[in-house]
Amino acid sequence: MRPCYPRPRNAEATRADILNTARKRFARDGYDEVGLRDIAREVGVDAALISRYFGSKEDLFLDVMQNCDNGEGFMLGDRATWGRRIAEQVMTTPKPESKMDGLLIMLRSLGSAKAMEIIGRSSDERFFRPLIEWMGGQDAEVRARLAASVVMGVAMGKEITGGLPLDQAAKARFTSRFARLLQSLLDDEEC
Amino acid sequence: MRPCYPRPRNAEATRADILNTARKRFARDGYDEVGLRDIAREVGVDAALISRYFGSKEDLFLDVMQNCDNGEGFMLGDRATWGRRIAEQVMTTPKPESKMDGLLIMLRSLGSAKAMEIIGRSSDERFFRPLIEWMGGQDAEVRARLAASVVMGVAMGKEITGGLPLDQAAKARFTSRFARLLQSLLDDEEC
DNA sequence: GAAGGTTGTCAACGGGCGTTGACATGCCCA
DNA sequence: TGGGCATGTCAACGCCCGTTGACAACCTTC
Repeated sequence: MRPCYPRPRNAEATRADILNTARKRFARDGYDEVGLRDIAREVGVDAALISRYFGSKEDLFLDVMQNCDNGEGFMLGDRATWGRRIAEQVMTTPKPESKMDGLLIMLRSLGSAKAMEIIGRSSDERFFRPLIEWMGGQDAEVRARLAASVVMGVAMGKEITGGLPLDQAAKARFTSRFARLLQSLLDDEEC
Repeated sequence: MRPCYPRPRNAEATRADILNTARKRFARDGYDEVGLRDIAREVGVDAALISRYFGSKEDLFLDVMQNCDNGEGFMLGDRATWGRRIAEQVMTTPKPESKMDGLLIMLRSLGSAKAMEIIGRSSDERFFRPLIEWMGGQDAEVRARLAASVVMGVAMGKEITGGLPLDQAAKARFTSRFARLLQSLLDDEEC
């Protein structure tokens, strides 16, 4: 995992390495379950360096949250196929380097009070508000928050059951219905 | 909080006290963030006693999960108003002694690998399977899992944003649409 | 009223955590 | 070539955790 001895002396690159690794680990294991020593080992660096570069673990987490994809990709492409695109993305999310890190980190850090405080702040401005604006129409806020809830819920369900215990065909039907549900939240503005 | 000195010597009652307090704390703070000493202090007992009564923290957690409401209440009452009932219950969930502890514990323990392993096991048999059976009809499993996802998602959304930043009226519309969505998953069996 | 099991407390353990200050090492510039 | 800053390591600190074994207090039973 660490082929290069000694580590090249390049503060900027090292900082970036730490940030990327931290993002990956927070997405995989959640705030509480990842230690600075874990991240440091994976980067190939001493844990003390992280504290020095980022101040504290909380500051590192904040930095990660601000530099990761918070779902901006949700707001690209054809509106007519939006539901299906999102549904498929959520259902397939392979490993935590896809464009869903923000969602995964939230999911797995729900238990940590300190992490939640940070998440609550950054998710609103960087995820909810843009989504609301993008959806538009009547009651955009209600529809957007409900859509976001549905997405998070499905992701969480996968989490809990270990990837949804459904056979191939059922999973396809699940995805379809999931997609239909999202699309109706985008299109159907009434009530 | 602990008015009675010394604690009455009653193993059964003490055990029950520990179990109840643990349930409450796990629901409020999640597996990782609650220490045995926290629970013990609240019960008015020494932490060592918990280890002796339940073996380990994991065993205690398992015991809690098996003795708490995992959403059985979801499957009572008139099917025609099911969506609204659930939606309102989720939206109002006041404090963690309501009948939603199972859900709250799941939510807040998502970050802990050890807790998740236990949750995954017990939630399937005690929540998903009964719900699937109760919903019935075509593709019951797909619809049930999607409904459960939606419920969890909304609960999680409340969690993240600190209780949904919507005004009274918007919250009512959110609840309505949420209810409608659930009801359609119960009634509309196609696809 | 003493014996013995039950119930609970206490102190300590080993280990992991985030963080800190002192120290080593490489690099650049005068 | 040598001083000084940038980069990274190391050892240690204090804290909290779950868990353990020895001990104290109480209750029951003979």
